Order: sequence, then C-alpha cells, then structure tokens
Amino acid sequence: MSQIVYIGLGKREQTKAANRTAILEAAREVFGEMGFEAATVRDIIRRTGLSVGAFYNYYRSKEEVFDALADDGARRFRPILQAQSAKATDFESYLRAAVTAYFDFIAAEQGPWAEGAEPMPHVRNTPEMLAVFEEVRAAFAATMDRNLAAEVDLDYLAGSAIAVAREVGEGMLARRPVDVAGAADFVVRLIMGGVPNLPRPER
Amino acid sequence: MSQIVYIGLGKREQTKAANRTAILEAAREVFGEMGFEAATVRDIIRRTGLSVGAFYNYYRSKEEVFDALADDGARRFRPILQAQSAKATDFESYLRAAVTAYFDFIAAEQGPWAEGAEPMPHVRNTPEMLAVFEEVRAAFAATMDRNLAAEVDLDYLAGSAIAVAREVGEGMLARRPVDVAGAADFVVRLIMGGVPNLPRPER
Amino acid sequence: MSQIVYIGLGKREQTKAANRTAILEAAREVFGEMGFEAATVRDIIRRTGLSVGAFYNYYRSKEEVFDALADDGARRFRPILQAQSAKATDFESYLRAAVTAYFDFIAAEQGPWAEGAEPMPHVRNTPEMLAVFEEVRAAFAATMDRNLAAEVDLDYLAGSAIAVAREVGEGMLARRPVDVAGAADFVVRLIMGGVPNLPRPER
Amino acid sequence: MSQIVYIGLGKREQTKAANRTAILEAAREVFGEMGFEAATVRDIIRRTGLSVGAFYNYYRSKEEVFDALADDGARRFRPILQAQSAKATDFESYLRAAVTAYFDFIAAEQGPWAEGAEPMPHVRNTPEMLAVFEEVRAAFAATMDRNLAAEVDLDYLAGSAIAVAREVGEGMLARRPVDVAGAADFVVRLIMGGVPNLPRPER
DNA sequence: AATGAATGAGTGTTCATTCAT
DNA sequence: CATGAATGAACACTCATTCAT
Repeated sequence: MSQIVYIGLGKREQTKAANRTAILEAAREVFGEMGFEAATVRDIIRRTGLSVGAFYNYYRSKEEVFDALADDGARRFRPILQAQSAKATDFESYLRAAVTAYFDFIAAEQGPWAEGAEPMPHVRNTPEMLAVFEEVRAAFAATMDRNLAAEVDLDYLAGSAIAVAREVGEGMLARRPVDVAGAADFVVRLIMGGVPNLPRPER
Repeated sequence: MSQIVYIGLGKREQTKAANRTAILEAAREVFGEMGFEAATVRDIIRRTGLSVGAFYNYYRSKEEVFDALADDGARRFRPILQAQSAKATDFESYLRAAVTAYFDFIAAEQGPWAEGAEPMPHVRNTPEMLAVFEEVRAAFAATMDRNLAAEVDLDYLAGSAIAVAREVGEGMLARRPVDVAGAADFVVRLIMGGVPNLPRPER
Repeated sequence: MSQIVYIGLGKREQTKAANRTAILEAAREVFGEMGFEAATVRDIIRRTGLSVGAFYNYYRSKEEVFDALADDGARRFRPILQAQSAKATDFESYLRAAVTAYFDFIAAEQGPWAEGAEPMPHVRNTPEMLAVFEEVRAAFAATMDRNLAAEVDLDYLAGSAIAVAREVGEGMLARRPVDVAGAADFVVRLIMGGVPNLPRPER
Repeated sequence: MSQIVYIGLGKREQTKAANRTAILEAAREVFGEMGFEAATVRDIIRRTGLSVGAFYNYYRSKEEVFDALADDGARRFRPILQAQSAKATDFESYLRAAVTAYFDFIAAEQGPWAEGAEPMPHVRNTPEMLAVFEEVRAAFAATMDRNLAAEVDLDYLAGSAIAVAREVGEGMLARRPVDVAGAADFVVRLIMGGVPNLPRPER
C-alpha cells in the first residue's frame, strides 16, 4: 500500500509564505523611507503587486506589520550579531565584526536607493532597530572588560556606536568606490580610541 | 498727552511679526506633543486664536512651518556655535563648549517634549542644518592640530560627532534629572579618547 | 450717530442654514429609501451637491444626522398633530384630521417618487417615526373617552392606526386619481367601527 | 452485510440539501441577531462549518439567502393559511384562525430575535409574500358576506389587516410573556368592530 | 463540490488647502 | 488681511464575490 508523502510545503503554502515575506519586506522599506505615520498601507502593497485586501489577509493592521518587523529583524539580525559576539574574544574585534557586517549588509541592499531616489532614510525607532540596539548593548556588555562594562554608560555608548555606524555608513554609500573596510576602520578606531586614534585616509 | 511713535515697524507690521512667531511657537509645541504627521494645522492655530486662513497667510504649508522651525533653531544656534569657536583655543575645549551649548539649547527648548511625548520627527536637511554641519566641520578644522586636521576624514568625523551629540542629547532629555554636564562629558570623552576614556557614571 | 442694524441673517448664515436643511432633507430621503445601515454618507451628499467634507462640517457623523432627523421630524410634525389634537372635540374627529393631514402631506411629497422610482419606502424605526408615534399615542389618550383610554391597549392601537394609515396611504398614492378624502374615510371608519363600518367604494 | 440503499436521494444529494438548509438556518439566526446589512457572509458560514466558497455554491449572493428566507417563511405559512380558509365558516372565525396561526408561527420562529436584537430588516416583497397577500384577500372575499365583500375595498382591507397583524405581532414579540391569544384578540376585534370593540387588557 | 486566498470597490471619516466674503 | 465653510483626495479597514487549486 503506497502513499505519496509530500515533504515541505504545497504550492499554496509557498505562495502564502512568499506573500507574507514580500509584504514584510515592502513594509520595511516603506517605513524606513517615510516613517510609520506617513507610510500608508497602499504604499506598502503597491510594492508587492498584491491588493489591499491581501494585506489584511496577512496582517490585521498597519501596526501589526510594524510589530512583525521587530520580530523579523531581531530574528534575522541577531544570529549574525550573536555569531560575531561568540567568535569575538574582545570588545574591539566584536565591534569591528559587527560594523563590518552592517556595512556589508547596507552596501548589498543599497541597490534600490542607487540612483536619484531619496537619500538613504534615517530609519529610526523601528522596533527592529530597538531589537538590534538591545543586541548591541548586550554584546557590548558581554565582550567588554567586566569592570569596564560595569562602569560605563552602556546605553549612551551603544546608542553612540550605532549612531556613528549609521552616519558613517550613509557617508560610505555616497562615496565612490564604496569602501567598507575603510569606513568600518574609521568607526572602530573612533569608538576605541577617539580622534587621536583615527585612521588617515589615503590621498 | 502724547502719541506713541513707533520707530521701525508700524502697528500692522508688528502684528504680522507677532502672528508669525505665535504660529511658530504653537507649531513647536504641537509637533513636540503629537509628532509632525499626527499634528493638524487646526491643532496649531487653535493655540494662537487665529483662523485656518491666517495660517496660510504666514506659511504656505504645514511642511513649511516645520522647516521654518528647524531653520529657526539652526539660525539661533549658529551664532552660539560661532562664539564658542572664536573663544576656543584647542579642539577639545571647542568640542566641549559646542556640545554643552547644544545640550543647554535643547534642554531649554524641550519644554513641550517633556514626558512620554512622541520624539521630534526626523529633522530634515534644512539649508540651515547643513550650515550648522559646515560650521562644525570648519571649527573642527580650525581648532585641530594642523597636521591632524589635514590627515583625518573631517566629513566622517564631523558627521560622527554630530550624530553622537544628537543621540546622547536625546537620551539625556529622556532621563531625570537632565544632566547636561554629564552628557557633554560623555560625548567629549568618547570623541577625544574612545571607550577607554569614558567617564564612569555615578551609582 | 447712525448705525445700520442688520436684521435677520447674513448671506453666509443663510447658506449655512440652507445647507444644514438640505443635508437633513437628503438624509431623510436616503434613510427612508435604503435604511440607515445601507445608506452611505455619499448617498446623502450626492443629493445636495455638496462635498463629503461639507457633510462633516454640519454633522459630526452619520449617526448624528439620523438623530437630528428625530428632532426635526418631531419639531415639524408635532405642531400639526397638536393643532388637530387641540381642535378635536372627540377621538374620531382627531383621527380624521390627523390622517387627512398625513395623506395631504404624503400626496404633496410624493413628487419625487412619482414615476418609475422605488415604491414609497417603508420608513421604519426612524427616531422621527418614534416621535410621531408618541404624539399619536398621547393624542389618542387625550381625545378618547377617559374610561376607554384607560382600558385600551394604547400602544397596540396607536401602532395599528399608524400601520393602517401607512398601508392605505401607500395604496392611495398608487391609484389614479389620488383620493385623499376617500382613503382617510376608509382608515377612520375601519378604526372606529371595523369592517361593518367600512365605506363602500364608488363604482 | 448488506449495502444500504438510499431511495430517492443519493448521499451526495443529501449533503447538498443539508448544506442548503444549514446555511438557511444560520442565515436566519445571523440576520436576526445583527440585521441584514451588518451581517456578513462569513458570519453565516462560520456557523455552518462550511467555507465561503461553499456558500456561493448554494446561493448566488447574500441577498439571495435573504430572499430565500422570506420565501421559505411564506412557503411554509401558505398551507397553514389555506387550511384555515377551508375550515372557516365565516369571516371573523377565519380572521381569528389566520391571525392566531400567524402569531403562533412568528412566536415559534422568533428564537434568535429574542431580546434586544435588531428588528428583522424590512421584508421585501418576495413573490411568496405577494402570494400570501393574495391568499388573504381571496379568503376575505370567500368568507365575507357576499354583499359586503362586493362592496368593500378589499385591497385596502386585506392590506390593513396584514399591516395590523404585522404591527401587533411585532409588539407582541417584544412583550413578556408573549401572549398570542391576547394579541390575536386585539387584532380581530379591531378589524371586526373598531375601537369600541377592543378588548380591555388585564391590569 | 469544497476551499480559502485574492480582489478592489466601497465605508465612514479626516484634514491640508483654497477662496468667497 | 482675516475668516471659516467648502473641497476632495486620502486614509485604514471591510467584505461580497471570484477563482485557482
């Protein structure tokens, strides 16, 4: 008596999963570019080719996608950061790995913004970003000297590191050629030793 | 009994200027309390006692008041910055003076944002904001060691310093009590010497 | 020292009042034809030539117009009914006067429904109707024999009288020529004496 | 062990019929509880365990189920009416039997409408409803005095009687306890002898 | 047949902006 | 200039209906 066993997902489930992701990705972009309030559900679905109705088949409200983004962001980013955190023997090497990973990421993603479009948006207060912030803060605490970590203002520090990485990342994307290693080096040196420690750019 | 003689502005001009300012102040409050998107033009004019129509006599759009607000901030902040720049003998003292001035400034302005309100929406790159950036960059160049200044990536550095100041400034406003000196010290030490140089917060 | 005194309303106020009324009338029709739920705000304003926005300048919500209708209906109908009630010496004469007034009213209003259109709608449970119902009930109580009024089921009776008047009124409008007096006579006789008392229609 | 042999309907047909009925019953409940407009197709099928798609296999639209419901009521009620008509010897006894049958019928069906729910939306003139009207008119003609019947406006009368029965029936359902006999008595007496003939309600 | 995801017109409502007064 | 009523595009969201599976 034979029975065919389907492993994995049927076509329907595949499409569903794909749509869910598509909406999520579109929402990430749109929220990033315009902010939560300014972004409309139509802005989001327009990028997916789906209908307004479909949006509500997958998420119950605009707020729900926003929340889902936090989950997803944390879910995708955290392993990367955690991997670096695990490998890293000290704070500096963690920082360098994390910043490099981030710069690689945005360099790879910059595609859409490549030409003419709005400048790389200031993504802010996305739940996703808050999750990343927490991750970074925790990694800072974990990889820093125990004493140091206990004595430093970790919120200010993590916030500053992220702010610098964002700012420099944005500048990096605006320059040709895009120099990930150089930008990362700048960030790491600034954070680790301040101005006197800064790399000298090539002429 | 004598007539008062207005020199400079007629009564008409005075009211006009007063209305402009009233709208600007009301807008600052309202945007602070509800965020740019959520705030309505009616929310703004309601606090001025003027009519919707009058609003459009003074500003062409909601966006324009918003920009005027950023502009106004920058316009008022630039002279302060320049004064510090003139006084400063070296980079660190300039940096400290500038950051302290900035923190004093935002602490004074924060009134409406006081507690729990939405964060100020992302300030767009007003021409005046760019001017502030240039101001800082120039001051960095001027107060730094000639050699150092020539060899460091001043755009990245000025951008980073501003980003850190903004980030820490925002954090500062969210804490009670608001500690301008402590926050400024954090920024200066981070920029001047990186993590090892950071102040230890009081327990 | 002369002063022109405007008596009455300025042009603005006139238009405002006219619009308010226009919306109310349109709402009366639309709610009548489609019912509260099915009726849309757009259905209402379409008949006024105003814009959606204007609707909300006059009424805060769809529900509010509906409620306003009750007020208005009571306000307009009650005086008529009360006048009859005051004049009437006995129940029968009141009933005849009220029914005749109602038939005159619908005969005069039938204009819009005249040709082709939907049959005269069953307006029901409009707050307006409830107000009229109460009026009729009170008038019944007032003009009936004291003993009788106390002993009869006034809710059933008023409801029945209104139902009959509506039904016969509808029939009346569908016949040519429209015979108000005859229809009213039918209703009065049926209510006053039942089938044996009914008028014999002319052949 | 033998095969069960279905006579008449195959299993397929049985399920089909069952589904049709299930949808009809669910719709009766849902329309009763929320009103036609507020009720959604999903509300209906949710109670049947079927899918939205299945709904449309049985009825072409939400409106169609609604009409089917009225139709169904009329179809089931007509034979009852005809039976009374056959039995009745005179007009009054027919009227009483018919009204009582109607009140029994709606009292039995009222289940879902029980307390506080929206009133059943206005029943449209289903062909079956018109048939009921004709039935009543014919029975009036048949059971009335030949002379009387010839001389009275039978359309107005049948319409009035039905309107009164509906109105009082609705009122009856809204009172506790539900008093079929009392309500029927009211209707019959009103139609047969008008106000002076009305029953006196118990105190 | 049955399923349930997809569709998109439609809902009540808001609000920036215009313009007659 | 000031006023505030009018405008209509836009919003988040719903739901009857269709249709690929």
